[in-house]
Amino acid sequence: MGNTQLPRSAATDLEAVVLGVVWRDGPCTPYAIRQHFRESPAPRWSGSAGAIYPLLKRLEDRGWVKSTANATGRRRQLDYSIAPPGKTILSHWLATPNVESDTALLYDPLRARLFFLDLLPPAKARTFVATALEQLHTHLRTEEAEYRNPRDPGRFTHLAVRNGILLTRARIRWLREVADFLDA
Amino acid sequence: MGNTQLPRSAATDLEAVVLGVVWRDGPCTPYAIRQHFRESPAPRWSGSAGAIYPLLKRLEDRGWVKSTANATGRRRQLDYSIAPPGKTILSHWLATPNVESDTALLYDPLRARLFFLDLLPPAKARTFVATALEQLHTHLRTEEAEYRNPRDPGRFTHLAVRNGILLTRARIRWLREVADFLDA
DNA sequence: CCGCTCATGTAACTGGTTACATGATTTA
DNA sequence: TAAATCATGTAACCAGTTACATGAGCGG
Repeated sequence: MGNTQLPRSAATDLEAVVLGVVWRDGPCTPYAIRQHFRESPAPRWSGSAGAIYPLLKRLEDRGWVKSTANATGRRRQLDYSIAPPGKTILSHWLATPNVESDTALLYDPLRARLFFLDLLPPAKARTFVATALEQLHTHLRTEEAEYRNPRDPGRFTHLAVRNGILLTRARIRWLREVADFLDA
Repeated sequence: MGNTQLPRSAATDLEAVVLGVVWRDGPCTPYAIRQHFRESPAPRWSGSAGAIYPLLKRLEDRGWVKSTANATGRRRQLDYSIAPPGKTILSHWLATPNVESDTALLYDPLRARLFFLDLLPPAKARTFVATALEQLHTHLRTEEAEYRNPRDPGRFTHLAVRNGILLTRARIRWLREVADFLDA
């Protein structure tokens, strides 16, 4: 009986990504992990304290990470590092993109809006598209700069940035088609 | 005092999309709206009953939609249609993609996995990429078929499908670069 | 020593989900 | 008439969020 922690064998996406960061960046504090999400250009997770701190405790309860005290001053501080079972879990998460949802169509909020564009007067619809195009161009410039001059020296960083560039270009090209359609 | 419904002036994305469907597809039942999400290729929302039914009540409480009884048999049934304030809200939601999150970098679960690909033995990493590529190609074929022969006759349907095609092509191109990198 | 940022942590809320319960309608 | 499906609805849960509380360290 009792509410003993069941040995979960799968992780949510956020759990897996945190596990991956702990694995890659060696022993690190929760705060450093939060920074990872804060600096990320994709707003999928905010890295809020309310998510990260309890999550790390959960991972430790499951034996996927271990914590070591690291008091460089008077401040309490924990360094988390990955434990062998954590590596197994992470590998498993990595090697199973077979679940359809990973390759399913990405959610594009601009596409979600498109369906109802008829509700707007034509001029406003065009403004909508023009504004979005402008913002996407700004993002693209940022990403291209990051590609030429990457901050993070990770082995896959440039490919990750490349993903952003290609996706953004696709959206720009699409929005141009939308603009052409509205003009016709 | 009391818990009078505050007249909200903004909608969540799901609320807005439901509102849009009600606007576009005329008076319709909650079930029809759920079908809309079930048939959608993007898994952003499941259209679960627990989401849709309470949501529609909420929208009616706010005066954005109105319901009319539509008993074609013994079964209780409500048809929802959009109310003038709902149109206003929907227009407002449409015309403000200025919020950065709409043009922010899309979340790609494949990119999220990429960062930790070093954890896998090279052969497994290649399998990962190959499997994902295969699935994306399947999706692309489906989308291209839908583009040539659309089921939904909406004015923007083909552009929506086009969005999916361009995004999927971008991901395929990217995964090919990943494969090349792994082979090098 | 005052105020700002760093860092850890918790409480309350939110926007969904899955699973279930119920009954009407259709089909074999 | 039994089984399957259509359709409505609720309850319990869940993975996040925002907002807040606390205190260390550090610069003026």
